[in-house]
This record gives sequence, C-alpha cells and structure tokens, in this order.
Amino acid sequence: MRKSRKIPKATITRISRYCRQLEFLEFDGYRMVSSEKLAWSCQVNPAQVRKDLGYFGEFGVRGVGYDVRELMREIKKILAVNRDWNMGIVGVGNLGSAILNNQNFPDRGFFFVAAFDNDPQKIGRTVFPGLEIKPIEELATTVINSEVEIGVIATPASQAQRIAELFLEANVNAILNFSPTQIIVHDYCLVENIDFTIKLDVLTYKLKHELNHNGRVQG
Amino acid sequence: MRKSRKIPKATITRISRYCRQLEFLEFDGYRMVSSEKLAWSCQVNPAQVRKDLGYFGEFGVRGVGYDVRELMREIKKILAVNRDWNMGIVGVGNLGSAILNNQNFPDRGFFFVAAFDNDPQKIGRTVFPGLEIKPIEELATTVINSEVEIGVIATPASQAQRIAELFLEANVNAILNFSPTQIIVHDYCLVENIDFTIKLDVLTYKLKHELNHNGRVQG
DNA sequence: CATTGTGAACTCATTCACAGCG
DNA sequence: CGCTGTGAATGAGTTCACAATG
Repeated sequence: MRKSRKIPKATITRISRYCRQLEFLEFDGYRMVSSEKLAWSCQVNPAQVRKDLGYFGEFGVRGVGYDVRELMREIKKILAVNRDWNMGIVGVGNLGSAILNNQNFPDRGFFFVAAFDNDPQKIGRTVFPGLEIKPIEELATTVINSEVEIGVIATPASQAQRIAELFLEANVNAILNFSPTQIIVHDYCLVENIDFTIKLDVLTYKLKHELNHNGRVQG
Repeated sequence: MRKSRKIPKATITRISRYCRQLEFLEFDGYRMVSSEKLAWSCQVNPAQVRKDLGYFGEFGVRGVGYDVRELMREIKKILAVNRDWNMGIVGVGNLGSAILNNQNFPDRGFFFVAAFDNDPQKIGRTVFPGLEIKPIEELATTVINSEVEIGVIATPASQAQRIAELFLEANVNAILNFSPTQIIVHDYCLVENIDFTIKLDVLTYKLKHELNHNGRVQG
C-alpha cells in the first residue's frame, strides 16, 4: 500500500495545504475534484499534486478525479492529524497568549494542556483554556503528567535553547519554536521554526531585487 | 560586483540566518569568523555558506575568513534591511496585538505605522506604538498617507483574500500573511505566509513517520 | 474519454574538491 | 599555510508526456 521512496520535505507542506483546500471544497458542496482543480487552487502544478499523493497511495479514480471527503480523510491519516495532540507552551507573553487563544489549534485537534512562564507575576494565573501558569521548574513533571507530546517555545531568543533542553529531558521531542533563533538539538528531536523576521527579510530582499525584474511570488 | 546567476530561494533565508548569527558573534566579541564556524552554528555545510555569499560578492579574505561586522553590514545591504520599513496591520485580535507588541520588529527596523480592524469595539482605540485602530474602509487612504510598504494580515482566513486585494489597490505589493489560507495575488505582488498549523502538521507527520526511522531534523 | 499514476527528462540546489590567493 | 571562491559532480525536486484504466 505505502510505496516509500524518499519523500520531499516540500511534499508534506503541500499535502497539508491540499487538506485545507479540500475542507473549503467540501464546505462548498463539491464531492469530487480533479488534480487540476485542486492544483490551481493551491497554486501548484497538477502533476505535482498527483506525484505528491502518489508517494502515499492511489487515491483517485482515472477519468474522474478524487473523492473530496475520502481524500481529506486519507491526507489526515498521512499527516497523523486524524487524532488529537497535547501541547505545552513556555512563555505566556503577548505571543504566547495569542497562541493559546488561537482557535485554529483546537479546531484541528491541537490542545494546550500546560503553560509555563518564569515571571512570578504570571505564575498561578489561569489562562485561556483554563490552564494555570506553572513555573518553569515544574516543566518536567507537569509535561510528563499531562502527557504533552509537542512543546511550543514562545519565549525570547535568549531562553529558547534552555527550554528546548528541558523539553528533551522531559521526553518531548517535537518542538514548535516561535523564538527568532535556531535551537540545537539531537537528531532524534524534531523542530519546526516559525521565525517572523526571517520572513520579513525575504520580503524586503524580494522587494529590492525581484519585483519588476521577473515578477514573482509566494513562499 | 554583483554576479547575478539565479539565486536559490533557500539562499535568502539562510543569509538571513547568517546575519542573526553574526549579531551573536559580534556580541560575543568575535571580529573574524570562518565559513566553517559560521556554518556549524547555523547547522549548514561550510561550502553552502561560501556558495551563498558567492552569489553576491567576495566578502572574505583567503586564509583568514570573514570580518564579522563587515559581513553583517553587507548581508543587511543584500537583504535591504539596512534601512527602516513601514508596515500596516489588519486584524488587531490576540495575534495582531502580539505582532504589534513584538519587539523583534522595531529592533530590526520594521515599524508599524497603521492598524486596522472591522470590529466597532476596537476602532478608535489606541494600540501599542501609539496607533489608532482605523476601520478597514480607511485602509486605502491611510496606507497611502502613512507610506505603508508592507502589509500584514492577521485576520481570520475568511477575510484574508479581501484584505490582500485592498492592500494591492493601495499599492502595497508585499504582504506578510499570518492567516491559515493562501491568498491569490497577481505576479507583481510578493507574499510570505506564516501558517502555524501547517508547521504542526509537518511535526505530527514526522512524529509518525520519521522519528526513530532515520532520526531527523529542523525545518 | 477524461483523468490518474508514473518513468523519464529536466531543472534546481547542495556538496565536493581543489585551484587561487592573502 | 589556511581558508575562500568556484566549476564540476552529485543529489533532490519538479514537470513532462503518455500509457493505464475506471
């Protein structure tokens, strides 16, 4: 069933986008969709869509296309988002609070079950989904008790490395890092970085160099 | 001076990271750095560093390395962050407020000069850098008067496309999109997407498929 | 017969390996 | 001598083009 050649990293992010788009299509009442239609709505090439899906199986019907709901279910299985995930966050400042309150996470099965900060003013306070902010010293025990599977870092850059190491010690080896620094971890730990300022640097670079040279696009 | 072969997209994001790392090195008192040292601290191959820089000029001294401060200045010139940029944001909810308050932006020369929302409760209120929240109807005129160069979208997905089009009409053709949807724009408009949930999908995918298979890494 | 699934061709990106040079 | 700069080699990812097929 699963034909495991090496799968490009970009394939995963595209598949995640296909999934989003399929939700819209389902909402709009579509039952079937062709690779061409799905592709253009995600701003990629139709062959890309078919190739991406081809890494994981044969989900389409030749001459017809893909069943919207069925393909969505398959993709969610591939991405392992056909279940809920427990997350813990460190840093309940402006950004941390915004993340805790972001409805997109629970909507997709990502639930915060623990929150930490090192500010004595904040410790003990209750934040959005009814979580008591704990001191960082309690990270290890709380994370284990609450069965946190994904650690979110929303601290200043200076704290990020230390927090990452605490997560690792507590056996959390998947980290979503919002701090503008790269953390160094062992090979068995997964890190995804969300660095706002790098994105801005890319924008300004393109504004200076690309715009009106060749006309280009989305990243 | 500028040898313009085609430059990989990834080169730009790496160069931005080199710049970050150089700031740390400067802070730590280093005057010179080798491609090897810079490379490992950014978790890339030394040849990659040299190749990336090579697209833009010759900044090193053979047998010695790169002058930290000088290289940083050159990179900032390349990225066009050797100047300030004006930004406008739409959507002053939890995320929008966190973005407005994020010290990383002004620290790097990105300043918010306009903020918009469609919530009558919020319109007229003053937010962080002393900005009055304006209604979206005033986007076009305000953006032009305040000389906004980069538009930030921090609205729900349902609003994003409409806001992007308003920005375009107001001649803002660089957009940082925090909404979890892809906006469709003309070729002359630049978009960078920051989609939290896609990053989470990538993490859960890797948790399911990669971890303990080959042990891998940072994205 | 329209559309998928996929090897082959192509394009793009990274790494190697070493000549060039301070 | 050591480290940069870079062409050449390798590797990865995308697109083409068409055979397979419900």
